[in-house]
Amino acid sequence: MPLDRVGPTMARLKLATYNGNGIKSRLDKLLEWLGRESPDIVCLQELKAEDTGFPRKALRDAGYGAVFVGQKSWNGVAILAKDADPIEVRRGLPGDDKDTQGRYIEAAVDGLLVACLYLPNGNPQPGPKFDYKLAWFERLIRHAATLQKSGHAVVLAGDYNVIPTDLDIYNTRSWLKDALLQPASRECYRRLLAQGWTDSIRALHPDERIYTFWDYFRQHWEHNSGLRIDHLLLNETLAPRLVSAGVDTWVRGRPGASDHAPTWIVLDDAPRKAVRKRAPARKVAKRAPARRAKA
DNA sequence: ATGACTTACAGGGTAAGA
Repeated sequence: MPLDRVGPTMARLKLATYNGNGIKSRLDKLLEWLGRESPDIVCLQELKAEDTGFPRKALRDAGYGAVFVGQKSWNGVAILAKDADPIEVRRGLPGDDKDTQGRYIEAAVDGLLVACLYLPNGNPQPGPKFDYKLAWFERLIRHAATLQKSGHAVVLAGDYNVIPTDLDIYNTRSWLKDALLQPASRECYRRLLAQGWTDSIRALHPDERIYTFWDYFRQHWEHNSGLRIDHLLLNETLAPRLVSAGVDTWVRGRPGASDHAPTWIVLDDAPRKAVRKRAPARKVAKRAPARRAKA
């Protein structure tokens, strides 16, 4: 029985973030992953497609509703929901009206507030791209503070382009000048967490080397020389529901795969530790019962 | 080591990624 479908009284959600590196050119791999892993909610980054090029119908045929921010050639983010239509509540990060890059979208799905983000890479540094990264990060920190306090169950999921600590990289030697592990980048991430966000993977696997990205160079995938840069952050309302977290590394091993792998969490329907009355039954009209065969 | 790989856009070679 699938982990995320253990019965009506223990309904669970699997939520994933995946930088697919081009949704048009790798649609077959996205659909294969959706079919095999059946995530309930998916945050996608680097669509590299305009709105008109977004494969809405193919995803619909696979059972997923979607909201997205397209952009020609680069960036682009989307939120998918199985057997449901995400309700978009925000597109674009507040704080700079002149920023037109497609890097942020927010939607309500399954009782969660889901923020999907694609933080700027920032290379080369120093330089204007790194300045943009840090400025974007500051806007995220400001906005995240309001989300943290909102009382909603919130997840901030996406490609953060930050290696939080040296445990999150195979070896720092050839990355010391890279924007992904600059002290300024890491300090922003630390300040974000300090608002009370839980880094899901690290909370459940405090000492393990877990990677979500392996670059195309020098056989880094073959040698498992990876980075952990895709993160799922839970606010204090949602964190008690965290059950498990991991990375679907098999996707990275596919021929022609994205350089990232889908990174996921499973959330319980009700808080695991908190002593409180059961939440009222969820409205599950559109949610089909377990129906897939294990791939 | 302005590197290596890979994509989008275009229809060659540049920009961008991380």
